[in-house]
Amino acid sequence: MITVDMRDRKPIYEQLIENIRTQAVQGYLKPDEHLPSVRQLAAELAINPNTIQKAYAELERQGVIYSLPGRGNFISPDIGAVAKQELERQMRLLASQLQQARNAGAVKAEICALLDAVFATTEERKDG
Amino acid sequence: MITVDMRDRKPIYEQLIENIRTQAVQGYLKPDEHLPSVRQLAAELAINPNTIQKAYAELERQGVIYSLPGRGNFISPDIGAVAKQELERQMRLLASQLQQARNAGAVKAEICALLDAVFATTEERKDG
DNA sequence: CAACTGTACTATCACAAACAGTACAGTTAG
DNA sequence: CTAACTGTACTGTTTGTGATAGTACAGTTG
Repeated sequence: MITVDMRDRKPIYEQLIENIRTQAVQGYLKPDEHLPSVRQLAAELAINPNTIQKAYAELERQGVIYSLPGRGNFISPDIGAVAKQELERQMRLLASQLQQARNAGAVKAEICALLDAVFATTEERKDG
Repeated sequence: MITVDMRDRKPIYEQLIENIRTQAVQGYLKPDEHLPSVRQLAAELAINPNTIQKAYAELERQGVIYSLPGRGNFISPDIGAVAKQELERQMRLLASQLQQARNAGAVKAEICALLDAVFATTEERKDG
């Protein structure tokens, strides 16, 4: 399910990009799966078609999806490269956040406990 | 040293808030230390005094600094509460980032290695 | 042919960040 | 006291970006 949060400070088109890329990388959206059309998704989410188009264009540039003019947008059949790149990006963000936490006075033991807790969870996709 | 990065997407006044709060919490800025005046810091950073004022006002609201009209702005003598709050905030951000990394396919072992690396470093304040 | 699709425009609106300028009261060194 | 600082509070204006609105055109499909 593709969703957006209007209360979020992050721009809608960026939310869409991250949302769809994440679902594609994790396999929730299958290769060659047909995405909602620009106009249809705009209607569902009650936002402007131009905003959807902007997100789709960027996703195509990133190799997450491909478009067939007149037919629609589809999940890229080989998102392996995207997945690898996304993992590297997340690890860089994590390294930065670990440093920030340490600077704020976090101790290694507490972080280890947090790490265990996160990886003990069966459920996934719990942002916050 | 108080700095801002004009290329950063984050607003200048938010950069100032985080920069000064971090330095205060970590002790780089001592309690009751005299901060640069609104006009002086604006001149040094080549930005508008109103932007400095906005950051100082928010820092006072957060309890990081206090102001004496006609005298200047000073680091709060008791930033313990601020430090505690900041640590909790960083741990929440870290939890979120750990979940994101896991969702992207990160494995526990790699994160442990990263954690060791960060806490093995003697140097601090390496954002990025 | 009709109803879809992606794509490409232009124009406008809304909002926040930042800038510009002015004003006034408190503080301090001379 | 005066001059030069200080914080603080305004009122505007500018600027950039996100989002909207509307139109247009070519390709696809039933």
